[in-house]
Amino acid sequence: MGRKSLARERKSEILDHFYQVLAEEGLEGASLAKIADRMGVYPSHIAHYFKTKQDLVNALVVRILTGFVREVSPKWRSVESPGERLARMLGLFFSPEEMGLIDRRVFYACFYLSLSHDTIHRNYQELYDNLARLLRGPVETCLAGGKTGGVDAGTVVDMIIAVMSGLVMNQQILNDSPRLAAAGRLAKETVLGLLHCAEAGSSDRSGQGENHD
Amino acid sequence: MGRKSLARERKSEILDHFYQVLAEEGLEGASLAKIADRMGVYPSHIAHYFKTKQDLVNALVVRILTGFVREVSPKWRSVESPGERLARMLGLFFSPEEMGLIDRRVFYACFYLSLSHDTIHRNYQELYDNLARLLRGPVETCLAGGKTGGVDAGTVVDMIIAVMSGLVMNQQILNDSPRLAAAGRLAKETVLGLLHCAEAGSSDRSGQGENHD
Amino acid sequence: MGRKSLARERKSEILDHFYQVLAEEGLEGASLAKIADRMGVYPSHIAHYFKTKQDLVNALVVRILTGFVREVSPKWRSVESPGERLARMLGLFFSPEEMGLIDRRVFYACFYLSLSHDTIHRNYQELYDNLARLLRGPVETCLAGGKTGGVDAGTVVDMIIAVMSGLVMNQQILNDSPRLAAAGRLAKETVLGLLHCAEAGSSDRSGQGENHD
Amino acid sequence: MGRKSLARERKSEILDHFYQVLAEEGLEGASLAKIADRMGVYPSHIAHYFKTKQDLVNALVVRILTGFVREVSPKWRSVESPGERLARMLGLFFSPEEMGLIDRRVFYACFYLSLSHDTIHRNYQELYDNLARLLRGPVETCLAGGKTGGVDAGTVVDMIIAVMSGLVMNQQILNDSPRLAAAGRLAKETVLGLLHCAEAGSSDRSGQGENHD
DNA sequence: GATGAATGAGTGTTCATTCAT
DNA sequence: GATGAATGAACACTCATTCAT
Repeated sequence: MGRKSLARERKSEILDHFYQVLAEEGLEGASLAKIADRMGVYPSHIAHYFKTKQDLVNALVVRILTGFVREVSPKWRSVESPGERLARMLGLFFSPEEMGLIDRRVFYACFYLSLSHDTIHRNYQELYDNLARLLRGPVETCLAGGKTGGVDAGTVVDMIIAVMSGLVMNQQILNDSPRLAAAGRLAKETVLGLLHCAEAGSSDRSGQGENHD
Repeated sequence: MGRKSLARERKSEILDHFYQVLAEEGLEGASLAKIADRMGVYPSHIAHYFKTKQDLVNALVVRILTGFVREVSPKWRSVESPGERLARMLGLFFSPEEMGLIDRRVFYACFYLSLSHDTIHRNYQELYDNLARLLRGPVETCLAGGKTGGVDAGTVVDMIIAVMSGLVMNQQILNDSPRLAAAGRLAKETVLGLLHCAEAGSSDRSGQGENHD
Repeated sequence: MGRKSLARERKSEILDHFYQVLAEEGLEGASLAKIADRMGVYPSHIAHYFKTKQDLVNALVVRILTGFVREVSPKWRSVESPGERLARMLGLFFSPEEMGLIDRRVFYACFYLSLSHDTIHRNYQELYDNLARLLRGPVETCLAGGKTGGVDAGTVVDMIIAVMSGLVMNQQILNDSPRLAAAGRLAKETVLGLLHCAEAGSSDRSGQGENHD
Repeated sequence: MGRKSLARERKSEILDHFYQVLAEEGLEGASLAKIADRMGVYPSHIAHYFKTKQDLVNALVVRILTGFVREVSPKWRSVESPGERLARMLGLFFSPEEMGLIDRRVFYACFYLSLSHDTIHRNYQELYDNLARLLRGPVETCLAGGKTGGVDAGTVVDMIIAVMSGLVMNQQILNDSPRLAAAGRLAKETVLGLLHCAEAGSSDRSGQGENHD
């Protein structure tokens, strides 16, 4: 009774190619025609699955942002201690290279589009919220255990995410990984120090070594 | 000089309108035709002064980035003490609202273009270098005066700029000024604390008040 | 018969929706996709019942034109006297509002298509012939009874249909029903007078009242 | 100072070709690409002179409708006597062949578009008003001279225009010129008779001859 | 019988640019 | 210096249709 629906697979294929074109040719070059060309189909094929280009873009944004969280989350799941877990998270978030899960062209293209398109904007807000949620637990635990007074966990989390965002962005500008990796490590130590976590409790705040015993 | 200044004026007019269109309609909408329309001239008028659209974009990038540094620099010139000066700078850099000198749409449009265009990329690198140069002096002085060991001034500067970039970017995502202002204040206190500067020397690191004592 | 009637029903449903789309969106908007959309089916569903779009259009033309004659015919069936019957017919035909049985957008869309498509053209010819046939009897009787010489019944009929067509068309242009209703009444009186029919035999040819004593 | 404006001529050329394509290929076939093709230019050439296709259509409607009045008006200018003038006008208006100044495909395409587009609709209203104005004078004079009572000049004019419109439309359907010419002549005699004009005062209302002495 | 994938041509429009005046 | 005509390609999108399931 009717033909089997290939929609899910076809949509995925299209998004794959869209991602690729966007990464290689940028926003201006990511036309439906180009995507179709790569796939060896007609533009109308894409229209069959995504009614408008905006739909296609929206779908891509959802895919990369949820994909990002999905891929990054399990990386510290094994760590039990909140302090160590936070250290692991910051080591990841503050390391621009490890943040390269999404192609920069694609990520910033979508981010740029979020300035104009509410739907996309909300996806970025969700990403932010998801990251904040991941961080909040460990941060709160650390704060509770320490003698620090008056520091709000949410504010710390916001600061952490700001550092993460900024490091990635500056990595694009500077294109100097070791230098930004150093800044990332310093930021990690500083934040952990602020929270008086065990790992950062060492009096020597060299900030230059990933594992400074 | 009559001739030359006329061309300069015309170019400036064109850039003004380009900025405006870019701010209002985004990258996709910022066509030569639209700019020309607003000016009440033909696209060829623009071509007369900027051979290609790329030239026009390059000129805009130069204008906004150098303009940014020019406008932001004098704001702490009156402050003599390095510690206070640094505090002033961070108060400014870490306050997303004060960073709104350039329209976000324009700034991120240009930033996005820097991913593909070397000339623009170099302009952003220069901006980075300029900001780093402004920060380096005070940071070095503070570090020298303090008992902190092993912290590299350049790394601190990179971290500061990362925080700044991230706060602005997240302000776009969150659209919650008080929240990010708090994160900015916390970041400022933390950085100053790291450098053992006078202002941040207070034992109470509340981080919630611009002037907390 | 189960099968057949099912196909007939489906065809009818499709034609219903086609009519509706044509009325609301005009010729340009009446695409198979739009019709299918409204029905909640795929365009291929329509193709299943009407091999080509032209077939669909042809079917619609047949439906509306035969439907028109079917609906309009019984309206004077009860009237016996040829003179009165003719008066009744003209009262109907020359009243643009009563002629609104077919949506104007649909009627003129089909009429326009008749300029290019022979099949449709023939349907309009048939409509014309049907109307002429309906009028011919009463007109001939009236002519025979009067003392008028040299007036051909067929020519009178053609003239009547011309007036009818023109009134409907001008109703679209003027959009002023009372005014055209007046013109219709005058035309009716004039035609009846020409034929020396009883009803119009009054010396006072005011032409302004439906029933002027 | 700048290039000479060829706008007027170019626009006219474009409209010429548009008219031609519309006449030959109908509404569906009258695409900008086809027009451009015939002219040996790019579609963008047309866009340079008519911002949208609607503009182009509007311009064509204005051109054909005003052109129609302009061409038809002088045909009775030499006739002084109101009765004869009216006779001449009706002889023209009620002769479908003489009304063929505008290609039927073009005329009815535009008429059809008037159902949806207000601007075009207004142009048809203007055409109607212009025709009504031309007829009103002679009709009023005839009415004043005759002993007819209670007939409104405006209503007569509306009726005349209805007959004219209907004859043209039916000519399209019947495609039988002599037959409709006869209906036209009968209508002419009838109308003139209604007005008790001199020419139609003859007792013999044969209605079959243009000049029945 | 009915669904849905896929085609291939076509739409109006906009683009950056070049050329002629 | 400035205007405006003209180019040629590209854009997102819609179309009627066919084919496979």
